[in-house]
Amino acid sequence: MQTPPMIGKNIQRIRSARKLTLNVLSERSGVSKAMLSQIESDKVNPTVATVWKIARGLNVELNDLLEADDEPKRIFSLNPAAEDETKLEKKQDGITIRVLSPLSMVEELEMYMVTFEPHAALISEPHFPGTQEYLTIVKGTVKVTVGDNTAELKRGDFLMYHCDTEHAIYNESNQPAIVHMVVRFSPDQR
Amino acid sequence: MQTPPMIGKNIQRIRSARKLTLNVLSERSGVSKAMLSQIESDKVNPTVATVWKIARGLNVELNDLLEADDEPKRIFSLNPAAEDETKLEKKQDGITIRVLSPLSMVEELEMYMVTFEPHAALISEPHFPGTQEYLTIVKGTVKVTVGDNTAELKRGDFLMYHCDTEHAIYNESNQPAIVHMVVRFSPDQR
DNA sequence: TTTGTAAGTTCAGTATACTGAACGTGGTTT
DNA sequence: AAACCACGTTCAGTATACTGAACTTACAAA
Repeated sequence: MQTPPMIGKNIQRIRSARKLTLNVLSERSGVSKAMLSQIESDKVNPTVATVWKIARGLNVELNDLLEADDEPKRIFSLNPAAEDETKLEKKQDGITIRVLSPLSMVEELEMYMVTFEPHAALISEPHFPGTQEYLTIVKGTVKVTVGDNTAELKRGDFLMYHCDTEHAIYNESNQPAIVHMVVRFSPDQR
Repeated sequence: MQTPPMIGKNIQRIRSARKLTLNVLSERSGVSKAMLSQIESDKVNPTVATVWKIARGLNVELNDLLEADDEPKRIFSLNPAAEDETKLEKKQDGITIRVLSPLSMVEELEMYMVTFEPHAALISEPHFPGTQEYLTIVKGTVKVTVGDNTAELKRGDFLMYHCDTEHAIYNESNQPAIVHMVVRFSPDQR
């Protein structure tokens, strides 16, 4: 980060998205209404402890208040342009799916970058037997259920599972989440 | 984060790893030596602006000072145990490679989680023609060179490239980096 | 030993983060 | 209209973050 963080704007953006008043946030966070008002309008340099209390009150990570408002994640290729320039993008119900894998490999392997808005979920029907999925959490936290099993994942975690039963990924938090996803089709089943 | 951050310990750890005195860090950051001393021994609640100046002086991200000392990234599997319990781990020259892919797929596809210590590099000879690599940056920043091309990547970025020429991944920063890496061998070449 | 230097700690003053209470401002009810 | 409420802003006091200077402590040179 090259410039000081815009804490005030971040707090105000999240607070108004939740439709919370200064009084309510003050009660939840233990920070006075007066201080919240001054922080939001950049009249003071709050202490880390104060910003941390506000983060707790808003139920977000401290980093979400300090980071610049989320730059979108970037997708690069050093391959010849024609080969994979066309990146599909599908968006619905708070889910954005960007197809990373070149079309040439579409039959054996697929790779996606999936963005989850707060409280969005991606629910999948069973695939062919032998199909596996590999998840890497790039941002935020998600809950994954595969049949009767459940895993809670946070940034940096990795999870693999067979997906021949119904499986789902939930973002139960109030902040966006990003998941890198590899789907491998079993060679002898396709 | 459920507990207030241990800023003092983080600063002292990084400062002593760099063998900087309080005087030097004070000059570089613009924060008084007295304040640095008190922050490191948790006698005060510093403002965000002060911690941000210190982060600049240490040449690290603000978040590196606020986060709890790095929890290792976790690798989960919801598969039957025997199938993929054995995770290889290779460590040398500041590089730790964890093999994610089950051994059953080792011939067509490999998946790794690679941790780079500060200033570590992973340099690879050319693979068979048609081989591709897919990187997702999980933590930190890295520089990737493939032949004459170069890309600067940060957390959340994705990069794909043919790796039939020499290619390398450098962590030029002072903080660790973690990269998720998929290597796909061209079916008609193996 | 004494002297010197380079490191971190403590001191005393000031700037300001933080608070509870008072104030303004717009919308609704009577 | 007046009275009320809900919301954000401003005020005045106090607690404390922050500073430069003084102080310690430890080790090296004489």
